[in-house]
Amino acid sequence: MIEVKEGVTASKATISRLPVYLRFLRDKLKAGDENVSSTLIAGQLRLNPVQVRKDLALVSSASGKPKLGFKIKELIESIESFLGVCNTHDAVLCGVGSLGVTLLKYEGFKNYGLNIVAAFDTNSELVGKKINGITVFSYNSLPAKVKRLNIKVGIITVPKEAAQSVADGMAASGIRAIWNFAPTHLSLSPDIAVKYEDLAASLAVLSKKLEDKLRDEET
Amino acid sequence: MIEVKEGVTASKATISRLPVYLRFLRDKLKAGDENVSSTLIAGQLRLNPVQVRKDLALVSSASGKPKLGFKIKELIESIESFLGVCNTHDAVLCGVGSLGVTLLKYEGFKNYGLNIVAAFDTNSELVGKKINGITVFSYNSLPAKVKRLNIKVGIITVPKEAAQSVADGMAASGIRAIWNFAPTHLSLSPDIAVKYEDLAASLAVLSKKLEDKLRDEET
DNA sequence: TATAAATCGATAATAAATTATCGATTTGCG
DNA sequence: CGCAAATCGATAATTTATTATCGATTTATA
Repeated sequence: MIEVKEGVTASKATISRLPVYLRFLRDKLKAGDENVSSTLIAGQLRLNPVQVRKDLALVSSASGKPKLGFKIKELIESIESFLGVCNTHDAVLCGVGSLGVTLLKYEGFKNYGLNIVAAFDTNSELVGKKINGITVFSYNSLPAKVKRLNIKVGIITVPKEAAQSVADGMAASGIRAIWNFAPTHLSLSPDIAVKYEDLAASLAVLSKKLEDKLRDEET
Repeated sequence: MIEVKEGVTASKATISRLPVYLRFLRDKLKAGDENVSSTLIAGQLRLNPVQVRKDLALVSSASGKPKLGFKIKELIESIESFLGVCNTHDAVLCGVGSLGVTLLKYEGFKNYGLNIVAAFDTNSELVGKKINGITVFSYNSLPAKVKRLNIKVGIITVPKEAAQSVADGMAASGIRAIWNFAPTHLSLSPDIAVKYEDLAASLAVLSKKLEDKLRDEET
């Protein structure tokens, strides 16, 4: 539950649907369309039209016209503004392994307001290298750098054994939001926002869905 | 909503918490503990104790003893059995780029019942290579291989432009569950289970949490 | 210009998920 | 041994999320 304005709140579920709408709308716009209806969005994205309208109404004052739908441009602007794509956050990444490199190379973050400005690793062989224009620094220099640049977002891609200590270090340096890709839980003060990126959990959901499909088939 | 047995269902939310419990319990067991209470789990994982008990009750017949809690071993066995860690699924991965390689190298899947048996790519320079023991085949050979091995799970790590066509190919070859890491939506028959791994959506949730923290601070 | 089809927005109904409450039970300790 | 503390399991209450309904509105078309 996240407060939008005076008592209005957006659920986590809504917020995670917004980037999906955004991507869809950008595609539609690129394809030359100008308008889009909630029915259409819902159909393509396998959602309920009412839900789509509710989500959109929450973040946008753009009103749809019957028979036509919404202006795509207006919706895009509203969602972007809501998601804060404009007010970008700088971030640091810690752990330049396979996954870390993948994230450093991923260009898509910029479209959603994240800008990775530095990477850190304990492996001295990596220090000084540049990946996709982002320099790898010694892990020791993390606190100083984070403080100096006043960075609020940290990405953890170290092995799980090291994750807690990295997280503590980040927190102590002033970081307020952590995106944790290490498969482990972190104990942190409630002041710190944490988002776990848990492949095992996703996989579990997919597996269960699959089991369902296969079971249904038998009957 | 996923059916467990005669009318009993486990929500998606519950299912995605199970791997988290599992990891936590394995850690506790390794640390030498024998029992654990719902209160303890909830405290560490920042959940509600009642919720923990409900989740556990759903997948386990192990009953907890007041003052002591549950036997860790029993819980682990129950969750593993529920998640089907035993009945492993074979899977193929398509798209041996940076992310694809990262996933191929990730050992953790085995702990959750996923076994990647082959990778595919259109880049002929990659074909024939082995990554973490998994051979990369030509994309053209995907249908034949999937059919022959009767594989039901596909992982998509190709660029978004190619994702739909890969998904169609997978579906046509008999794959029933797709784990999509490409940042795009897929149009597929409802027979196919799809799980989107959407970094933008995760990021959106984290960003919003952060905004909240920072805003609260000002007041 | 009248009419039909599509869609909106608002509200109501339903369904699902989370959290609170409470009596019963077990353990550990004085 | 008896009592206090902790925890369970079950049920109830609450909150949250999703879906259905319906009158009003707008556009396209005959």
